[in-house]
Amino acid sequence: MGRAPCCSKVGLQRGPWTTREDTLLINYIQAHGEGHWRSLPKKAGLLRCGKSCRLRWMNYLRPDIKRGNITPDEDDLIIRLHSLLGNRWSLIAGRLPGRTDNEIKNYWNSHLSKRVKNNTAGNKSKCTGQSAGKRSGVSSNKKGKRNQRELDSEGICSENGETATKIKIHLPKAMRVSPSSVAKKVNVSIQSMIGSSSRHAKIGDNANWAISGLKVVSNDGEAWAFNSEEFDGLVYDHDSSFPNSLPNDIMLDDIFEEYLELLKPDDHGQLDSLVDSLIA
DNA sequence: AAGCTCCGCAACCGCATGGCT
DNA sequence: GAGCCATGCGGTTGCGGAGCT
Repeated sequence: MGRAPCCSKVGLQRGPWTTREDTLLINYIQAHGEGHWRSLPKKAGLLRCGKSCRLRWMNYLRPDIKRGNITPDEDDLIIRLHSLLGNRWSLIAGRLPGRTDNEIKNYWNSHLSKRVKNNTAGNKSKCTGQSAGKRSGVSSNKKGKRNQRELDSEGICSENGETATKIKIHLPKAMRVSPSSVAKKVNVSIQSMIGSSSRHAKIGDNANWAISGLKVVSNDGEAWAFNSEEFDGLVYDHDSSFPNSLPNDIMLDDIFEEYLELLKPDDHGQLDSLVDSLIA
């Protein structure tokens, strides 16, 4: 049943990585670069599956990873982006320089979800005049493991105490996008565009892409337009080397504003109908 | 001090997707 | 178009440490 494992488990090391394994992986990647994960362990002398190597590198060993506590600004941005994007950890991570999707996911599950939930409960009682009651506790199953699905159906309250329905974006699952695929397919979704902001997106080597409305523009001016007149005001610039190259003067608030821009109330109808038509 | 529970986080797993042949 | 491979994503697991009794 199910799919065969990505790699044979026979003779492979599992569990926590040792410093020796880390060193081998770092040295190999420094010498040969990322990629070819399947063959990498053998070449690097590691008894790990490629997937494990990739994960270790992406989530822990990459030099650009920012270690340490999540700052209040980051914290705030995560909450707000999550309210817009849901559990699209890679998208959220793509907007937090040096942070990984795994880290953000863990942080959300262990810290923010509780806070958001408590705020919701607190504000709800304020909004409706009812006691937070049963909602005040964070539900948790054995060993504190929470069912992810419990965490995703919250409303949020505005500061003035009104209950605001959480902005839901009904988009297809995140997908990788490349210039060629965008060019080839008119059936490109808004999510593809947003997805291209992810550090995981394959934009092409040394290319800077900008999305203006439904228009993809490369450095050299090459562009594909998709009904862009319907999306005036939706401007999204992307630097493929993001997040490393993210200028320091870009405030996290600006990042959030970018997303809000994508969700202007006036555009909702158009967005929804467009997305529906694209998915159909 | 010992045992227990809770929590955080690294790692694993299955599935989705794109690219190539 | 089908089949395979490589990679990416999100959900889940389980270890180890901290805190509590």
